[in-house]
Amino acid sequence: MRLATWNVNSIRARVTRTVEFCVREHIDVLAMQEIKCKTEQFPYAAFEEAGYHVAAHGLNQWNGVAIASREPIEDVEIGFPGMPGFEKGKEGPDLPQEARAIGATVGGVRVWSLYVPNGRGLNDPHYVYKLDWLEKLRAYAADTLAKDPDLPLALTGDFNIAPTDADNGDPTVVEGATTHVSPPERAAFAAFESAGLADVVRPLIPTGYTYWDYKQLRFPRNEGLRIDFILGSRAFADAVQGAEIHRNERKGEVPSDHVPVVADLDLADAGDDDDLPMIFG
DNA sequence: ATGTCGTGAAAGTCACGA
Repeated sequence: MRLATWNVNSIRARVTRTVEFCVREHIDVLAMQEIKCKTEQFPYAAFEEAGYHVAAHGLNQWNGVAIASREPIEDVEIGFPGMPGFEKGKEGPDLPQEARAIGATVGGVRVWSLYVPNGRGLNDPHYVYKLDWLEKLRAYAADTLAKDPDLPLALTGDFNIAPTDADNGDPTVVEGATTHVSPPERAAFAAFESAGLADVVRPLIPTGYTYWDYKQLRFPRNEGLRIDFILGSRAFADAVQGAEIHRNERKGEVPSDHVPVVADLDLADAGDDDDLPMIFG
């Protein structure tokens, strides 16, 4: 299975480019973020003509997530159990949820397409929301794996965190001043490892960014961030055979500001490869 | 110039989010 995650920054603006990528790269499963449309506005036909099923979730022009798959999509879940909501000026447990998470089972793998809240600023209510959202996601993943330790589970998407200093090449992103690099955000990201989920791409692609701001020549200057990830459970990570970050997708006509991140899996061969770095020691 | 995008609502430009 070839699994990819891509923040497409509007699927309607980039549907041709997105489908062409999937076909050219033989992608079996694509997790999309920021589709920026309602569920019913998703351009299903273009994916179906290329042989993909689609499960999408969008409430308005903001956020929105989807999963496209060559194999049938089963057990679609909108939002994860315990996912916090957000409403300006309000606090509490029952705020309306945003369209930031969709889960589905494809070929025996439980895949989540996740768009973690941006945070906006260190003193913004969205920052607290982001940290809470991440903690609830970690708790959900830990609970899921406690019940089913051998589940091939993948948390994929735009985490809006650059986990290490090497993942931050943007001079305007500064610890102590902006989101994405603060110690609490990095701790929230690291906590997924304790929950049994590892970044399956980094051992194979140790450096490189996945996002470059549209402004101020960030891409030509290569001043990007690595914020898009595929985190896998042990059963998932053991099946990983290769990984790619498709930097070239930031080039050309109307690119997204993010590029696809790909993991190649051999699920039949899980736990039987000696040639790759051990993700779980 | 916070210098670029995408969206919706109102409108032939603006507010918002990233």
